[in-house]
Amino acid sequence: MDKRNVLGKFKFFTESEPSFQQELIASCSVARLAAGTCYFNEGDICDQFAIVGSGQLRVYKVGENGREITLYHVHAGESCLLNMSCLTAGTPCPATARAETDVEALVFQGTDFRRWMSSSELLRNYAFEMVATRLAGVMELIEEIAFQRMDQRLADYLATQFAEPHGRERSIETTHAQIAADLGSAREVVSRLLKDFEHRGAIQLSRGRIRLQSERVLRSITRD
Amino acid sequence: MDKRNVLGKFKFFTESEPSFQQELIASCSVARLAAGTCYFNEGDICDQFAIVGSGQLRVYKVGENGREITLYHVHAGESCLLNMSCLTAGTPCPATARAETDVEALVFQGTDFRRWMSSSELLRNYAFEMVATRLAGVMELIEEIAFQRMDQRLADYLATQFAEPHGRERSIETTHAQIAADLGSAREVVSRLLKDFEHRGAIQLSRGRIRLQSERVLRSITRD
DNA sequence: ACTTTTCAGTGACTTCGGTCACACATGCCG
DNA sequence: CGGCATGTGTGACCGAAGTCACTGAAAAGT
Repeated sequence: MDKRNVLGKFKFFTESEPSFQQELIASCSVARLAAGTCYFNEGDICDQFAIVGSGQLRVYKVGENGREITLYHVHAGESCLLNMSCLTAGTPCPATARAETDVEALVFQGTDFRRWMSSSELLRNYAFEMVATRLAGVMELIEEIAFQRMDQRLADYLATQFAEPHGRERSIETTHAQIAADLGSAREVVSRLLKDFEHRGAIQLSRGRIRLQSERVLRSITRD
Repeated sequence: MDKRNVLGKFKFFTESEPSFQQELIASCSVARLAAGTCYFNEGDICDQFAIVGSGQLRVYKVGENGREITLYHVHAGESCLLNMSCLTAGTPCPATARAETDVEALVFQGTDFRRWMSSSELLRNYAFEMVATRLAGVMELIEEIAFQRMDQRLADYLATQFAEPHGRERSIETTHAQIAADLGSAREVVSRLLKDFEHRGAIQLSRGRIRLQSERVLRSITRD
């Protein structure tokens, strides 16, 4: 993997002085995480900052009962809000991050990152933009879990998944248990609702995959 | 209200060069918000940054049904995460903020604030620390609403309130409806649970006020 | 071709919590 | 004093969604 390819996805790199670009390239190292590996645990103190080159991370909370809820995903070309926040403030991470697929990432040392945050306006802007974007997502999430019913949330979830690039095929590969963990619910609940959606003709189910049948019907569930 | 008194509560001010202190003082204006006044609405674009000198703001989300849930409060000597984030990134606010009591605040122009974020390491550190703290709170909130029962959440809520300085009297002044809005629940639910707590001897209820009877009993509810 | 995992489907049951519809109680204010 | 607004107490009810306990299917491993 070429470092430049990865960094090239970030404005704070592409628009920087060549000298700073050199420094960035020289200071980072390539890390590989196998699917399922933990990137950081709740309570950890981070001393590295990572940007994802390929694959994706899932950042989530675990309840005592063992149920999980996904806060957000970090895709290729993105970085993690909590990672950044904990690193700059030196506070423990309030959640857990784990590789969902095999992940390649570029890793910077905390001291470097903090120094650059002082020196590079571009990096700062990137950071603040990221904070704002993720934050909005997290606020949205709160509203959803506080006020929306599972069927709506599930329908929204599916709509989002189908809209994503890899979902172009109008079909997504995941298990009901996965979805339940994303939504913070139980597998059986998700299974039941999905079956219901299928009966209504919105989707078509098979083991490990959900195919979109009718976007119209799915959307009609979203705003019942 | 003396600007210096308010700014004196912030490290980014007290530890700054006198010249920067002068600039801060000169550039801010004093704003007063009557209780109930809106500071910003969901969707607004902020172009000011405020720090609270006295009173408190409540930042919350509203669901379509009209129910509300509090994300966090901004007390005297604090500032608002969303305000800062939207301002620096220029994104619309993902929630609403309203004065709970009469509020006095110092207000800075967005352009000034952004400039200082570049020039002052201290201000940046303050900002990042604030992000980290609030973020941890918000993540905590997500875990709570996703996985905890109302009785636990309510008990936690009370415990926190009683622990606060003005709660030293072991008594808090608020209505059941207020609490319901904080927790994102319905008034009747809160009333029922409170009555139950009273029967168990944890608290004592009267109109507009809740007195702490036994911290031990209250804590025992927290970890049932 | 087997066994073993991993997924999915489903009925029965329970419970939390939201909603409705009230009855009071408290206190302020004209 | 007699309202009127605001807060509280409660019973009845209902539905969403979590849990338990299974049965089968589909893959994967050997």
